[in-house]
Amino acid sequence: MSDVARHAGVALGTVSNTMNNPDKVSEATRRKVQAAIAELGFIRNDAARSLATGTSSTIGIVLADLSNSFFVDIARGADATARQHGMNLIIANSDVDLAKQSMNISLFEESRVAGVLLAPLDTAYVRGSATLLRSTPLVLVNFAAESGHYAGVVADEEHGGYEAAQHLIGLGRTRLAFLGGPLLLTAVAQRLEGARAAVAANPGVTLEHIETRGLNIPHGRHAGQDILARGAGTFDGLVAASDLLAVGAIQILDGKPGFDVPTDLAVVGYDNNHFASESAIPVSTISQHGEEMGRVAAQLLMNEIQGGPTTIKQTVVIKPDLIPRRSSLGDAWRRD
Amino acid sequence: MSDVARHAGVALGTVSNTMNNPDKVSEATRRKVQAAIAELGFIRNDAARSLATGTSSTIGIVLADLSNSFFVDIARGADATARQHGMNLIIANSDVDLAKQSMNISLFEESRVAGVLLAPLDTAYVRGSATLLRSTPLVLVNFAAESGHYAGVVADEEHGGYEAAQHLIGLGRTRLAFLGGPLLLTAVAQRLEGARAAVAANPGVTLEHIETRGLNIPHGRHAGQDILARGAGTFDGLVAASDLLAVGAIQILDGKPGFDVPTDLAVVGYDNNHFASESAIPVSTISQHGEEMGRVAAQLLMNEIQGGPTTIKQTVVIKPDLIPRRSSLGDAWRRD
DNA sequence: CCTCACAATTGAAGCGTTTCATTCGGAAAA
DNA sequence: TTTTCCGAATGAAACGCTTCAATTGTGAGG
Repeated sequence: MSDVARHAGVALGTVSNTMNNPDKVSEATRRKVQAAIAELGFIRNDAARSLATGTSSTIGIVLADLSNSFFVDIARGADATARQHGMNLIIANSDVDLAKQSMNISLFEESRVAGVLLAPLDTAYVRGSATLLRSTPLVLVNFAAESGHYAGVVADEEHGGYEAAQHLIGLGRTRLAFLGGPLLLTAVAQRLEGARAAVAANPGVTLEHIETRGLNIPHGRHAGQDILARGAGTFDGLVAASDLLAVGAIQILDGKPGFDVPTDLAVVGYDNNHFASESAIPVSTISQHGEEMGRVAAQLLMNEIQGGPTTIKQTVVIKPDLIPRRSSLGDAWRRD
Repeated sequence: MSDVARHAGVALGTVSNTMNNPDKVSEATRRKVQAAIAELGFIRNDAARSLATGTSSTIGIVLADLSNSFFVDIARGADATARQHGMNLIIANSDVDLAKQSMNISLFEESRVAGVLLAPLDTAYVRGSATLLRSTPLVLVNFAAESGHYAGVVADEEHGGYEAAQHLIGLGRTRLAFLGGPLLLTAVAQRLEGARAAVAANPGVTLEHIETRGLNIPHGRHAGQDILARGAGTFDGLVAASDLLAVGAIQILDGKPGFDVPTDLAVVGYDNNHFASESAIPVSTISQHGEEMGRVAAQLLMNEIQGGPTTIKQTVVIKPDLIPRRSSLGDAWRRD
């Protein structure tokens, strides 16, 4: 920077001012300095900058799993509001690995980002440690902190489960199955709870829980085999705890006599993963609005960055919505 | 850090040494210092650190489109080798926006990352500016630099197109269509070229190019309508320039009389996007090995970081592979 | 008992910014 | 002419670390 100063014939502080407080510098000087900057190809050293100011205009987001489009949506939303506030977002992927998650968090902490967004694994990590970060503001996404330690944004899983079941019931289905597990995943348990609530509110409708060992396609196929073995007509509606489960089950069941989707068996998934609308039978699903969750989370983080540690740590709950598609509506469904 | 030093009863430099050159510090002192660090919850300030050293142990990757799983794979691979070298990877998403891409690059440059990986948009950006970065090492992924300005990793698109067509020909298909466009996307043009080469090598096989205006599902559906209009039997094999195109076309065509996939029409996509194996008719595809490309790119970057600017700027070409699935093999295909 | 060599430790200089008390210079007021 | 004022420009101090020349302490060798 002193090169620039010399080249423009001004003092060090003046160069700094033309970059950070342009109104404190006269028109003529500003131009000289900018010319010098351009000519020398000067690039400000962010390390020195944030060392001097003690702040940073970068926020970091730690994502549990980049290959899940839900998390990508969150990152997108966060990126949008961060940019609106003149801040930049950098992403770190934990790849469903607790150790990597910790590393990523300390990495951000060491690099003194202005704040951290954390979309964690559904495990004991957050629960366990009351304080993750000493002084860097932290907002949780898709995971509620205990007792207001951190601000956060969560989806109303129970409402989502309710909506899914209610949708099928509204279509006249009465023999429902809920596909999902393991139940120690709180999200799955809550979705099941919601589905049960919907069934309880509608006499004559039954719900059976078919527990799976995970939420991926193979688990869905496995469950599909079970349902197949139970015989045609056992169920006429299927609430899956993830789109992957739904797709797996559909792959096994659809086409088998008595298991046409959706004529014999209407299916609703969960998550609105990108491929849910792209599969050959587009899957009805519950959308978690990842982008909005990201946006809100980033906004909460901004508040905390500007407001200091006294800011109240609120948890925003976002209601998911049903997106009906062919797997439940059949030919009545029209693509937008 | 001086707090730590005082607390441990040692000098500033000693604290620094126990963190960076533990072998220069006696066992006893090291333990004292580490105790102090733990007790005070000290976190080293990376800004000061990299200001003092002039280096950084972080590399950045700028991705054209996070919602494309190919780019996510690249990030994964890069992350893996970066970690092996004790460096950390942070991701920035350009979201198919040239302005954001430039911002992200300068952001990394200002923060003095050790190096940058760039998986750019297929546009004039890289072509246009001979020098993107003044002094930060830069390696391109999925895009070749002109005349050795930058090291890079690219996929052999032509080979991929060849393999796709050859696969169909090997299955006895003779009336092929190539779905894809616009042709100003160099990747699409090269894939078409490869497919043509395969056809040329097999007398009696024909190939028609059906140009699309993009590579997404709706474009695939649109093309599917065209093919439908051409009548059953016009084509018996379809090479799509992307999995999305393939899926879109399949959604329109499969089930229509004379258009059963793969009996009447065998389909091969391109990219091995995650959903390609997850759709109801798993799509045969050409895999670009994104993870490997990311790994190799990161390795090239490491070489350049350690070797200085004199390192030769090689471009590594990675051959894509065919992954046959049901959309071409039919019932002969067995899931792994 | 004195030297020497060597490992452990020290502390000041320096990295490239921002910040802020000071200084400068010229126009308006007296 | 002298004084006052005020925007513009200055430059030294500080940010928290690494580095390295210098210092201290210790045991071996003479």
